[in-house]
Amino acid sequence: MSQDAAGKEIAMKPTIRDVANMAGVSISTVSRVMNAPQTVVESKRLRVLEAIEKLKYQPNGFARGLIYKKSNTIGVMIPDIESMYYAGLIRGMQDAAVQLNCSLMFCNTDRDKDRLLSYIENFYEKQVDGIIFASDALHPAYYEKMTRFHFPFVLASTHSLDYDIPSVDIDDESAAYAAVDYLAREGHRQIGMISFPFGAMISGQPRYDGFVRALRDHGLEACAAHVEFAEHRYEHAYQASRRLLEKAPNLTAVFAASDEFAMGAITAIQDGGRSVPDDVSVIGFDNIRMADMYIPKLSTVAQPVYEIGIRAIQKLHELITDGSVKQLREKLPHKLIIRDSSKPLR
Amino acid sequence: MSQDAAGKEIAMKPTIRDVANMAGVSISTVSRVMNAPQTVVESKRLRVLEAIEKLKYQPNGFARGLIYKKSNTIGVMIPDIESMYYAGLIRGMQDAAVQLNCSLMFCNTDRDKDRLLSYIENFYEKQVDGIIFASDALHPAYYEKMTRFHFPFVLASTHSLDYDIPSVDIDDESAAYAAVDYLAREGHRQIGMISFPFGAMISGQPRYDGFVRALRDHGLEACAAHVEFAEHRYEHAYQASRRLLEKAPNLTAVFAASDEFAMGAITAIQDGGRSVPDDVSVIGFDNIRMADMYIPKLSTVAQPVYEIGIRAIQKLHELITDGSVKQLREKLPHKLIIRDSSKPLR
DNA sequence: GTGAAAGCGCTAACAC
DNA sequence: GTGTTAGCGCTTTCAC
Repeated sequence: MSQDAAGKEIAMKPTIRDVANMAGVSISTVSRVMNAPQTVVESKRLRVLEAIEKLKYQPNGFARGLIYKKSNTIGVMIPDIESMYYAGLIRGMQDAAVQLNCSLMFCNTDRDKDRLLSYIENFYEKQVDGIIFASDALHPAYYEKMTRFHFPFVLASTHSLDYDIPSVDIDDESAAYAAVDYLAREGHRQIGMISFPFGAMISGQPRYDGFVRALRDHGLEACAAHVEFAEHRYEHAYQASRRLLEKAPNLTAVFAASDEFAMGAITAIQDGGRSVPDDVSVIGFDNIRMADMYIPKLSTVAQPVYEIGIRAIQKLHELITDGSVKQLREKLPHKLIIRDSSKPLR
Repeated sequence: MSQDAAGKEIAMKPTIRDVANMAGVSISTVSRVMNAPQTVVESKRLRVLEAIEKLKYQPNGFARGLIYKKSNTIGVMIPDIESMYYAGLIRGMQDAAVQLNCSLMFCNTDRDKDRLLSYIENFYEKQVDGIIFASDALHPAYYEKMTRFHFPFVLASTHSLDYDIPSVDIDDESAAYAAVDYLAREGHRQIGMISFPFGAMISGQPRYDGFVRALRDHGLEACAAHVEFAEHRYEHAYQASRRLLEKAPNLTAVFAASDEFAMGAITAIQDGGRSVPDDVSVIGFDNIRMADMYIPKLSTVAQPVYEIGIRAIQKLHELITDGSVKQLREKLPHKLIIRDSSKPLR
């Protein structure tokens, strides 16, 4: 332990030198017991270990980072931490990170472009080993900055067709198809959709496309016009649903691009004096934890968010260590889950 | 930019030396441009700035950290990232961190003691400047480890009576009192509660105490027995509510220790064939974002989570820079919000 | 006003 | 096997 002139212990972090002094060895020996224990004779090794224990010594990450040029830290960009969708994703990432012995640094971008850009710089200075970019569309400015800094990065729950960036998500088009196909098979002929705006989210267009394809397969092309767009949140979805209901009052089913949208739709439908699922069926998307707690329990297209989180971290790790990934665009399976917010049309 | 023997640019991060070379000055001058610009003559300063721009140079955080012994990073322990309660808290912390120009590193402890303890070591090695400890009870082992590492830390949305640790939260006892007092004033005479277990959450006991005090003030002592305990999640609250309803079938009101518990209670009540709020009123706690999206919209005791997040970070910053805080245990105001899950008893 | 040089805590040659 | 030493990239005296 460092001491001041009077010999009193002062509150300073012990360094490798303190350990070496206490154990009566050189600093390299201390370094060796930490990095290559078998090369040190047992007697000394034990003394060093004891000193480490007594001093509560932990190596300084800065010094190590300077040498290894690695921080064992991954930066994660989250568009909106208050969206329940990301909770599961984060949990998966964290568990994978623990496994790989690295830490995660999160940034809530609030979907703000400048904020995101400035976070990239921050990550750079902090020397993160790589970045996970969750869910939003990959803006060219982001891409440009990431590559300029030579950041390894992967997209989680989104992907890019413009650039060859490793990504992990699901097949949105066929997932949406599954939901709408189910509705049509169960007899619904008047189906509407609350969609993401196409530009902002990469999943906006494909989910709409899946909707339209299912419509077409069932001879329901006319319904393709029954679409309203909402930004990311419940409130927007609620308003969009009111517009949709006004535009197409005979709807018996609504496909929502997210569970939060489904909740907005359900509220709007009930506020309009009709009931879910008796009058109108609603199917959401994502299967957030809340889907099962809502009343009515949400029918939805489940995304394996936890697994997406896991795979995204593993993929980034692969990219960092190998310099490349085996599978560029990875698609995980979705699953249609029917609960209480939808039912067959008699 | 670093170059190899053949003179080709190689993908390596530029260092201060590269900038100095390009600008034709010494590295100290470059350093000065970044840390004390006014001490450098304009002509050189401009050249340096230009080189920095051209090289996309960013100082290495490791090297800086080694010198300043500061990472400008704060570690945050979150018990359960999937609990919606924390989303608002995190958002507040993040916004405050941006303001103070520091980064946040989150750890989802999953309420696992060993995991938390190991994260503390990880934070130590990463040289975080301080730690925010969110919401759980402060276990002696945590306290011991934190102080042993000389970590400045503050408690967010929890507090400790055993130790003098800076904290930011609300007055749970009087917040709970407010909810139950309201219920009693509105004519309810059979009131029950779904409570946290007392040990795990610091807010378990005081919320129950507030419940009992309100009961007493209205001559309803008998209701104090109408309590069931649930762990942290919806499912547990659902089961606890079923037990409660069985034990006290005449209840006309239930006070839940969290909004998620309130949802569990509402589902249980409806599954039992009664309606909320017509037969039974339910008041939750927290005012998570979902409270307003639920059907029925939740009456609840609102916590200023965002502000708690903000203040917690500011307080930790104060502790780090000043070595002490002005106000040890800070209580922010709560607010009773009546929506659609409760109504006066006719 | 500016450059040379020491040193932050650590690892990895390199001697012995 | 173990100690000595040269950096990693940066800031900061200290001369000039």
